[in-house]
Amino acid sequence: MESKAMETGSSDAMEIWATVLADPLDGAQAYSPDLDIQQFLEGPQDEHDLDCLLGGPTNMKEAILTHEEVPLPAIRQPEKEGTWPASAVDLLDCLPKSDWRRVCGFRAPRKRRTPEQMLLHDHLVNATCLQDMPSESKGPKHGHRRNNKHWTLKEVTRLVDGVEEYGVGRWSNLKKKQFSTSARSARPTRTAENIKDKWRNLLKAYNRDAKGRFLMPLDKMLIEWIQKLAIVHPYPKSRRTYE
DNA sequence: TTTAGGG
DNA sequence: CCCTAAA
Repeated sequence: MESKAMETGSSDAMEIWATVLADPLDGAQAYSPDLDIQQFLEGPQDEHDLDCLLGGPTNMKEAILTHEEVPLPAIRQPEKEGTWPASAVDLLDCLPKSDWRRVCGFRAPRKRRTPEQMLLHDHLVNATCLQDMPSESKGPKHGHRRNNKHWTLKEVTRLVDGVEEYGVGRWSNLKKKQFSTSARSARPTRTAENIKDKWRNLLKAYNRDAKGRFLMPLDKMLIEWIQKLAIVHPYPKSRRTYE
């Protein structure tokens, strides 16, 4: 006989929660394909819910409490009730504390996002601090990456703005001016090198015909801005382009 | 220490 | 994003 109902235990919940932690949006949508955005943005904000988070790193609760908007990612129940926990917080309850760090350390592969997904993702990671728990873990985990957060629209805009002012080559200054205390988030760490690399990638991605139809969905204006600056500030500086 | 480039 | 020769 296929015992079904009894199976809905912590094992599945843990797996889903791991996915949600790795990527709130994709994880939640994988969990509930017909996810309603508004519904998703609303979440339990009780003291009790926050206490559930105490099982994890202490800085997490603090980060959540101090942040202006504190919408924990809630997950709408699919169809049947009682099958899955109703929210991410409930899922957290199913997660053994001992596995907290291990699960948090999990990273899903980076996926391309639609404009809406990107905005939502930015909102979530900035508001819930669920993006990246281990602040320093230098271990050879996480694909050897220290700072693996996606660039946000705002960051890209600041970068472009900075290039306009400083040109290329003075990344350190640009960083200090545009990325000093950029966001109050814990660690949007963006080094001068990161910034340099980002500009290189932006040029590669949006210069020419920008045939990359699935690239990061920047504003049309921003893209044109990049393309315009690319002429004056090409990445390999040696490429002098006289008209 | 910061950059430029390549990986 | 990481690594490293150069500056």
